[in-house]
Amino acid sequence: MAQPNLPNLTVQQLEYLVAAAEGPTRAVAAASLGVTASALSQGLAELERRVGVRIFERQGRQTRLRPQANEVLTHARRVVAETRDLARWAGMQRTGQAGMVRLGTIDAVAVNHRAEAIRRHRRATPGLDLRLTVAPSGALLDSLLVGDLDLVVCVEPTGLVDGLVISPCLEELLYAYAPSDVHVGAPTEWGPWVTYPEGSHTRKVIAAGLSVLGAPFAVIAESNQPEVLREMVRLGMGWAVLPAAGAEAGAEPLTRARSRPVGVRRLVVARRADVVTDVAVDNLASVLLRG
Amino acid sequence: MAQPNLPNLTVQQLEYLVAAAEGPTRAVAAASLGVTASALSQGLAELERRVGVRIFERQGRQTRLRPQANEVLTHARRVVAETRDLARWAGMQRTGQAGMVRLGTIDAVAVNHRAEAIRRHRRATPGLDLRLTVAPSGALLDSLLVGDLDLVVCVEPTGLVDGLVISPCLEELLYAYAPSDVHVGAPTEWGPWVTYPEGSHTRKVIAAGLSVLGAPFAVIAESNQPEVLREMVRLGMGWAVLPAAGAEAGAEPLTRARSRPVGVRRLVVARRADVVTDVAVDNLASVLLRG
DNA sequence: CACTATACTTAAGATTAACTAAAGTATTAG
DNA sequence: CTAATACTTTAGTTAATCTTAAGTATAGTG
Repeated sequence: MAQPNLPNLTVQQLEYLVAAAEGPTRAVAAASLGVTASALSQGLAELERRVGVRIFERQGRQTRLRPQANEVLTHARRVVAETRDLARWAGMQRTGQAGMVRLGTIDAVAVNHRAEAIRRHRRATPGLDLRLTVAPSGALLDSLLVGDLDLVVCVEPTGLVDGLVISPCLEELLYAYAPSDVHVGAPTEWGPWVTYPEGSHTRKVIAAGLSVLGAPFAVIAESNQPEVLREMVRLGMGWAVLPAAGAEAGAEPLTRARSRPVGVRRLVVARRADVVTDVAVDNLASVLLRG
Repeated sequence: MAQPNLPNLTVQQLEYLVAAAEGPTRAVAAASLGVTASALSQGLAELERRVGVRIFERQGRQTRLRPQANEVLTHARRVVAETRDLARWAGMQRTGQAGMVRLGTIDAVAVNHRAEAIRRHRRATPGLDLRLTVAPSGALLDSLLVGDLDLVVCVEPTGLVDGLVISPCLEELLYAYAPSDVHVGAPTEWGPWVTYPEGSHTRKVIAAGLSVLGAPFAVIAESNQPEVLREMVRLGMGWAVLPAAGAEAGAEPLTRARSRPVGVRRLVVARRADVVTDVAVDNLASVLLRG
């Protein structure tokens, strides 16, 4: 489309021009750039040739800028400044202080286990655009695979997921909680249950744990939110198996029906395998793994 | 020396990046630049190396821009546009006064309001290479910002556009037109409508005007060309709100459904703010403002 | 009027960058 | 599976840029 061949000016040539305009003599300008006067002279001659307009003129034994040079000089200053900005941005990008990370976690991680770590990391890297999505584990892993998220903390998926790198992060003990007015008998008498919806990773862990204890698993209500499940137990709707952090927080914590846990929920940090290493993501991942 | 040596980017490398971002594939981009795909590939690899940030990634057999590339791409577009300005200035400097102006207008301006003014100006300055692009307002402003156009006459954008200088040019009254066989009742009975596509500046003006009148705005067909909309009304497909100049021209002019206008479309002359003053553009701009 | 320091420029040779053409590597489409 | 597509890599050539060293012109000094 637009074919009027542009002059192939280099940032270096523009730097030469800026330095030559600022220094009292070219020798000084050359020294401040760390090149020889000869290099500066040749570089400026080439710049003038490419722009195609006489920019310099001899006055005595000095070479001075002609009035026409002001347009070129303005252009040079602008491009040099813009390139400096770009270089600074690139430096921050390399060290992970800038950029964007789309983090997804289950609610227990964002609300309890890593809330403080995320807040600290956000304060420590103000240039970082950190976006947090809270959703169930399955949805998070789907988004990660599709590329809508960069980093996920969720319940360990059953079996290997192709294309993901998964690192163990922490383990949550799951306890059974009964409504306050109910007698806790043998596990065979437990229930009915309020729990996570069909398809939830945590529900699989709960079902397996209850099965080992010989407890029936009759589900009468479902929710993805542990706070909602906790309230259902408090209202006497049924029993629940929940991570202690969620069940025993707030003004009226639930009390465990049994001191030993029903199961263990293993939380992991996941990221795409094929993706180019991004320092910002690496940094956040290590913060989340450390706690 | 507080100088963290700047990357020696060349205008050519930045042009490569812009072309690569705009072309569907690198092969196409390379051809549009008149170089081989290999040259483009090597040039972009060198650019990436100098910036020091990964900006490309393979996706299937294509190489795509990573999100990080946007910063670099913005920089590239800006520097390329600035260099184009500089080159044009240099050309005028060399040739004395002749130059090139790339004018963009919406169709009503080129066809009706300023057709004669443009013809006169072309005759008056035979040395001027005046290029006219007719397109919708949004596309014109995009081209202007990118540097593909020097001067634009379009519908006034909503809100300030950064980097542009905008001067009011003229106002067009927009009237409602009904198919000839339709009874014109109260505005609440008007429609359905044929109008400009979603996103069009003019459409926003029309929608606001109809809303004030209490007329429903059910759209059954769209076109960017007022002639096409006029023909649709003539064929009885629906109602339209159009500038009088477009609707009431030709052999069979439409007649207004209501003598008072539905809205006002304000046309403006726009140009980039950062550009070096170009006498040729200045002259044309004042011709267009005067009429 | 030399004599010399200053301020650049030009020349020569080495290094580096950038191009084309051709071969290589995945990936997708039939 | 084969062919086509989309890039990248390699090899070899040409162009640009650097340094050192020599050249030119000017200004100040005795």
